[in-house]
Amino acid sequence: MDAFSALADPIRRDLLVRLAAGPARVVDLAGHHAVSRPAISKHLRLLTLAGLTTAEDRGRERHYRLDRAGLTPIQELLAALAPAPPFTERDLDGLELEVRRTGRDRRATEADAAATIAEETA
Amino acid sequence: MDAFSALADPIRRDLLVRLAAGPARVVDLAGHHAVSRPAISKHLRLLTLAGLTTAEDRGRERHYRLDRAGLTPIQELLAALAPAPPFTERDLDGLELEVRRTGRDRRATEADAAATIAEETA
DNA sequence: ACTATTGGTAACCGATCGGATACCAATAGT
DNA sequence: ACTATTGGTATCCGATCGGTTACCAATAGT
Repeated sequence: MDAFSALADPIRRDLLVRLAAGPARVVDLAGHHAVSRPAISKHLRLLTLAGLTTAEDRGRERHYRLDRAGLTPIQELLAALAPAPPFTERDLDGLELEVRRTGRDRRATEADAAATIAEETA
Repeated sequence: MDAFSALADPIRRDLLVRLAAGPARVVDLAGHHAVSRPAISKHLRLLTLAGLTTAEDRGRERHYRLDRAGLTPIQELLAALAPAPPFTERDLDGLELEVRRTGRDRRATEADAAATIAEETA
């Protein structure tokens, strides 16, 4: 089972979103869905085969964890289909935060775009 | 049919990648696959229902085109599962190109991360 | 020791999927 | 007008999918 087919089911997508908040046991995950526990078990096994989750046995419990590395095939397809612009507004916001964190006192001319981005508002 | 299920089939993914290079007719797309032409037709109809492609009739031909807007559900899921860092190396590369394009003569100290990024190598 | 909890597996079922073949409609070329 | 090209639709088929119930193994709690 590949990652794409794994994402095709809405229950499996929901499981992944829940696991994004942290590891969880099967019963906890099953509690949020109308389907039976074995059905959730099957979904989790499938997600693990797809490389999207990992499982760790802790006593009688099994803790499932999101494995973000399994998402790369999807990210690669999106990159092939939706070529990203040089940088986005999001990137600029992130950059500004980073500069605010690492920056020191410096001056910038308004003619310089990069300096304007980096300028501290304080 | 939702976008996730649409991406679950490798032939459909290949069709989308080919359409990313520009619109194409059914026969052209079918020529690259071992399956029959009606099978390709079905895939294309499904992709259109999923909002991933659009079709335009031109005489007896039908031109299919990639509709990138249909990718947003997938992008949103990825964003929910793989929270992006403040900025990535990719962003820095893009930023550097942009600064090289708009930047003027300016000096930068090596203690300033943003300035280092923006520094022109020339 | 007994019991409850956790969770995987097996067997089965109906629905859906992906494919083929056969057929038809419409446009283009001669 | 005839013919070729393009492409959708219909019908059927086997395989897979997602779900259930029933069952079993193992650990934890008393």
